[in-house]
Amino acid sequence: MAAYLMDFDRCDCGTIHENVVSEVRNQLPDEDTLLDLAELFKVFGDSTRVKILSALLKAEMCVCDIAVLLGMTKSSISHQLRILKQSKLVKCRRDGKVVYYSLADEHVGTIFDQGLAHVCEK
Amino acid sequence: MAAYLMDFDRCDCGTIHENVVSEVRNQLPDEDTLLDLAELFKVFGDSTRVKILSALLKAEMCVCDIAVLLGMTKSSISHQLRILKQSKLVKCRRDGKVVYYSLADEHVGTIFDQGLAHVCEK
DNA sequence: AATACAGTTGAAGAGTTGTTCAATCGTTGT
DNA sequence: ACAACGATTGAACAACTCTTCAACTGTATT
Repeated sequence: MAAYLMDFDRCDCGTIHENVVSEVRNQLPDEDTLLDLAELFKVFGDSTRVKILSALLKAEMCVCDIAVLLGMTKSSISHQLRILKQSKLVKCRRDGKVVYYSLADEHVGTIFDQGLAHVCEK
Repeated sequence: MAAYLMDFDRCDCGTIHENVVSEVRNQLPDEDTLLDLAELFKVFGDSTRVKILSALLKAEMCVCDIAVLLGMTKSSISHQLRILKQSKLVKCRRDGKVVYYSLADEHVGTIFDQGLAHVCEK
């Protein structure tokens, strides 16, 4: 049983619906998976990175192109690209002095579409 | 044209691939949409909120139940539920002293599934 | 070898965020 | 009216994050 499922120490109340809690407890993904999931969404949860991913959804681009497109410095773009790369959301290839970035995951489009569906409705 | 598309002030380089940049610029969603999208993913980008949403994906629950399930205080859960409610991801109903929370959006499941697909592969 | 340029990196500072704590609200039961 | 309890709220603090700045790497050109 995952650690957080036994951690009642910080809880300041008793269970009202025992059956519901134990039922949900059995169905939940393990904590590591949920932590990874939160980490992934945290990467999506920054406007600069969202813009970068939106751009790469359309075309492969180099750091300078992205910087011009978003009106930001190469440095800040590069920092964000590193984070996106660590999350395996983008990949890069070097051609001479220029480093081209592109999407590394086919799920990005789907996740964005679902997010947009939520944002745009009502 | 959106403001960020004209904001070259902070950019410290010239465009290398003008055609790519202008093409992508035309295809990008407007900035407000992308900001909303980032805000939405920011809500998903916290482990406590991910756990709460995962739980509510399985069953309607009250604040105490969630607090017991996650081993956290009612206060912290309540704070996070407020954020989830502001984002229209959860809704609540009061029955006497107890407030029951449930998912307000059918997209949550899809977004989670896609996120899990990314996290779990490789 | 020297310069130029695309890109990366680390440190620093301002801003943001999540939990804790204490006080309070709202409803129920006595 | 009062106590009990589930839930909410605001302030405060520690932890984290993003951009900036300066220095640096790697590649190509002269």
